[in-house]
Amino acid sequence: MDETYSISQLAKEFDITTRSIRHYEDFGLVSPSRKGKTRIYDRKDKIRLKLTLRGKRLGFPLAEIKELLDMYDTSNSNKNRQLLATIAKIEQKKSELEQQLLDIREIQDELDLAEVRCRTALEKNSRNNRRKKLSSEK
Amino acid sequence: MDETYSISQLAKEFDITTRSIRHYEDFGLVSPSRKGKTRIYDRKDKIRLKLTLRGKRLGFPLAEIKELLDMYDTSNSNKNRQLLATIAKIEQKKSELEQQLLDIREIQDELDLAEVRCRTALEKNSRNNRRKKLSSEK
DNA sequence: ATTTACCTTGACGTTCACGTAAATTTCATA
DNA sequence: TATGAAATTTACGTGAACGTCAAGGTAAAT
Repeated sequence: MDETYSISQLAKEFDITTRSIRHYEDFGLVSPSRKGKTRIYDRKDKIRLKLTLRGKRLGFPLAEIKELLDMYDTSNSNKNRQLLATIAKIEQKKSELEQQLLDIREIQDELDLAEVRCRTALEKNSRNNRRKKLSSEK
Repeated sequence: MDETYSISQLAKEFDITTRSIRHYEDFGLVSPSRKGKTRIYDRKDKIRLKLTLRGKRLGFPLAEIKELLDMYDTSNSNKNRQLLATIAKIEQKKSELEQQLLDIREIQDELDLAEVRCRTALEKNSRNNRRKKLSSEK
């Protein structure tokens, strides 16, 4: 009794719309089997959906996410030329991710600074307010 | 003689189009001064442009990038309620970035695995090829 | 048998982030 | 001052990623 899911179950679980899931199917990101016309998703589909959303959070277009999924897929029984091309793509993705890592670290640093500035301004304000309050309370 | 730049200089330097830069201006991401009708960009504009592109690489929409820029901006001389709201936003961004970091690490791991699988398949193929070649060379 | 709830396939609409073309205008320089 | 390169505004076009009807099919529950 292998785990299967309806489209709306997955939609709910991942907090996306069924429309999105069908859209991903148009791109070959998931390919559920059918019972009649109704889509039946299994564990593998669910994993691919999870990976799809992960790619999305990083701003990858769906077409690139498909490339990533295909790389990740063991069923990549292709010939040497294909394999070399695939490795090149993987290297490419990896360096893009490296860049994103750097970007994130720098933004984090800046946000940390921004937060400190905010908190400093807050404290200054509340000191001023205490002073004003005291002087008006005489 | 403070450094200034024309729109096309910046476009060339960051490898984007002038159209994009003007588009960013529509969103308040940069706000160059004018000499007549011609835009003049200074060091601050250049920094904001750089930060904009960094945000873009991470898939942030321009509207959110503006929020980030405003947070980063010292000129945020706002009152307590505003400051608290800003800090909340910063915390929000920071946790989004944390999530992105996790996503990136996981994708990197998977790409590493994918690459190993590819290289393994490659080696297997070339062993097969050597074998075939030998047997056909008799 | 009918309601209820979910599923299906079109197909047009929308937002975002620009592209692109057209028709000036501005500006350095010869 | 003329001229050619670069800048301007206006405005319509585009691809991606869905949203949003519309018009029904299917299946279990009442």
